Amino acid sequence: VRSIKDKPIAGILHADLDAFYASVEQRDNARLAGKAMAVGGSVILAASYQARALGVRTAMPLRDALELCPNLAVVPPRMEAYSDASAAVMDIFRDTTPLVEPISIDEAFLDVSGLRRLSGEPAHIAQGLRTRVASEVGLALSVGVARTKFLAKVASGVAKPDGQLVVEPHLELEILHPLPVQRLWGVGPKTAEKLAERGIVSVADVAAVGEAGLVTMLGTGSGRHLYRLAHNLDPRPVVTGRRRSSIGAQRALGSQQRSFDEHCATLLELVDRVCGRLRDGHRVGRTATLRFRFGDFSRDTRSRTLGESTASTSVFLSTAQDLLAPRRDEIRRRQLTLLGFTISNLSPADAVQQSLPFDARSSANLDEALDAIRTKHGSSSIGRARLVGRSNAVSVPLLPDPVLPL
DNA sequence: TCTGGGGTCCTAGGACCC
DNA sequence: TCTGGGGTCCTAGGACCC
Repeated sequence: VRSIKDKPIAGILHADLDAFYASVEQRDNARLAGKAMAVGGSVILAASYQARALGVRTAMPLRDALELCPNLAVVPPRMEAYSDASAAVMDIFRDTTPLVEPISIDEAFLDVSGLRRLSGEPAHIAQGLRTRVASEVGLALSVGVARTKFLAKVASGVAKPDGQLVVEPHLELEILHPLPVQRLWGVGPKTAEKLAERGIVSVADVAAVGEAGLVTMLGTGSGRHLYRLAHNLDPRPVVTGRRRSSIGAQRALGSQQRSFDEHCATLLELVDRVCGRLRDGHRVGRTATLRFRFGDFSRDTRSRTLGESTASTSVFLSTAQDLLAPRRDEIRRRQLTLLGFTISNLSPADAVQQSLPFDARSSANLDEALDAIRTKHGSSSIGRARLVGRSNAVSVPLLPDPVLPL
């Protein structure tokens, strides 16, 4: 970990696509361009700037949004179009510097502090990124530049829409301290409320409290974290090559009463979708988590860790069913309104060597033996199998799990 | 405000191991 | 007899982010 002292110059970029989902839709559909529009269903996922001007916000129920803006055009999400656009933008980032850390589908940190001789000042690089993203992908990008990740993110927020802002090192505290506490990473409604009870509403207020005081109020983890951010101590480097650590899917069920069998069918869909994504990414996982939300909006989770990693739909399905079954009565009583399934504890599929019980002596050759193994174990296997002969051994990939028939 | 669909990180207790 | 000190893993829950 490098300290801030080693980096006297603002060289971290936070690049953030503006109103991402909505902008992709406006780009692809001339009738939506320049209009108050949003992406979503019963809830707004993203709103164009024209809609935001009328008060439409992310996570707002559609009904409320239409009240504010009766002419609001609403289109359903097209996740694939967004991932494609995101990938194209991230490619432009990586073409600029190898030090790219994507943090969500529409945001990334870039470290360009070592590129001064090669590519010029960070502000110049930021301008170049914005021009390329506009011309090659057709989207508006805002960029913040600072010495630290946190300030770079604050700066990109201030620069929006379609702008850029460099935080010069001598102006850091001037920008930081007047901000409301909610702007600090990790401060949500609960923490903001706890702080407000003690009269702490701005970052300057937080900075005025000692570290010990913050730790007493919020616990060791968040207390220290907030203390550091408020004093502009954020030595986190830009990290490349991070991989997702969990993959999940969930389904809101509305207020309609459903049978247990219907819940089982939903669960199968979720498990199969998640396992399919796992296999597509050549990963395997070991921990299954079921997430419940009930009519009174309380939440609950149940998880189980398997003895070995897999991406098999059938293995995870039976695990998930084991977690669901004991709650059958409770689910009816408390009115299940959301069901989620997540796999964590992930590792690369190639790292898994399974030992499968099989006697290949009756097979004439390798292909035949493999076919037989896949027939016998294919529905629950991913990774590689190692076949040991008299004088040599081969390691072969196993087939991914087929989609289970309903 | 009656609420979508993806994620991350932290905490804390208990089981278990040496 | 009622008890050290260190560690890992698992489960459940909470808060937060986009």
